[in-house]
Amino acid sequence: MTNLFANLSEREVKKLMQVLKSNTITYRKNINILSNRTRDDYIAIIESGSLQLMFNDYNGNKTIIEELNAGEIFGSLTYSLNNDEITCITKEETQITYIEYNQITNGEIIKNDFYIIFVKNLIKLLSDQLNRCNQRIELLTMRTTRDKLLGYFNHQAQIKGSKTFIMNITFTELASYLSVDRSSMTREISYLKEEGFIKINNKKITLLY
Amino acid sequence: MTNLFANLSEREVKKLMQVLKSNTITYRKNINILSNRTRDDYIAIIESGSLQLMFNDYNGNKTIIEELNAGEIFGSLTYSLNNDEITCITKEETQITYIEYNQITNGEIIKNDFYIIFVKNLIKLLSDQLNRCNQRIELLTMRTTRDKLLGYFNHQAQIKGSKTFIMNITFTELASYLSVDRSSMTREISYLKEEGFIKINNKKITLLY
DNA sequence: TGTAAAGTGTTGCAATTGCAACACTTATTA
DNA sequence: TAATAAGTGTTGCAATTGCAACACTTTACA
Repeated sequence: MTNLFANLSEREVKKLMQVLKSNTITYRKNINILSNRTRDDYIAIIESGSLQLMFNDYNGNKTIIEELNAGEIFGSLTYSLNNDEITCITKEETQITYIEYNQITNGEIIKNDFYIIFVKNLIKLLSDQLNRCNQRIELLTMRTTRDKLLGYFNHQAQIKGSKTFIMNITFTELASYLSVDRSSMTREISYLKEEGFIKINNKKITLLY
Repeated sequence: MTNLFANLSEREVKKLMQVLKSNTITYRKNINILSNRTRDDYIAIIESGSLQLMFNDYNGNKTIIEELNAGEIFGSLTYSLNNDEITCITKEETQITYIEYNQITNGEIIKNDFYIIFVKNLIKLLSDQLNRCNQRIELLTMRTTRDKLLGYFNHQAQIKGSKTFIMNITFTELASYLSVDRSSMTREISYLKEEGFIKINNKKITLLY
């Protein structure tokens, strides 16, 4: 169950979904899920699984814009999907719940006293997503790969509360997240190790500065 | 009056602000407005004026993360401001309304029937901000300055509904938005002109492809 | 209205980076 | 468990980019 339903009982969630006229779909791996929903005004909640939002540029290249995981929301509330340059692919079996945006304020739902909890959860989810986006923008606007790496490591250290922490994504994913070439990133990491800025043991990073 | 109060009468807005215990502050130009509010959980609405959110890196450089204009919101709902590497400076005289996040669902406010309009406006604002962020991420993740420029121009053409449109920011601001060196960007624009991709007359861009 | 500030365009040069092509290790799954 | 896919590390080379230092134009404002 995602954060959208935090502090709600199972019964309340059931009622909510019913009144919101939500529907849940389970997709197999590698399915393009935006195919026929691109122009609807809806909220999609990832109940389980994960997605990749990709941009197809003019010469056929595909760039990963972002990865979406269980608990996150997407849809028109988060991304203008009104062009066919964007595709959204399931990375694994993925369960998604759809809610039409206008249902959020329909006449019946606001009668329920737990409605305010739902709204607060939704605002929190959007807010969290926005925080993540801004955090990423902060890194993406840095000039060099070195700055991006150190920016990322610093932020992780801050979150984990320690100068030693475990990476919870692969280096390949990190390169994609920072939008740099993976091999160049590896090279820069080597330099950082040589120059004594960091120490790396498998997925364990230690900041030495 | 910002979008947060769309579809609300002046009387309702007044009531709302009162119940939300909001307060409005007017700042002069070049004021650091985050100085003593960084750890509060609040929403700030820019009533008028504009701001620059900046990142101060380890060697004292300042990078503009984003510009915030009238009608936009910021604060903990949009950005984790829990480090002192971020500063937020007024670009001109700027009026800001602060609302504590928890007031949004206080006992008194939910009694008002116009409350749901306010909530819907807030969700819309967050959603718009998120759309803008994701749009920018799409551009920032592009590999070359050329791709970023064409990506930006395409998006503008799509918004304006024409292959000819007027830039509503300066080229200097565009370079900052795309996070590339301004002079390098100008060089790339020259190449695009030479190669017949675009035509530029002052602020009027025409896409020739 | 005159002066300062901001924006624009250009170019040489060095540094960074992406790309490509490897070899090798670790996960995944049929 | 064997085979396939995904992830990691390295390196040469070329292309892109940032930086710096200009000159010039436009805008802001005292």
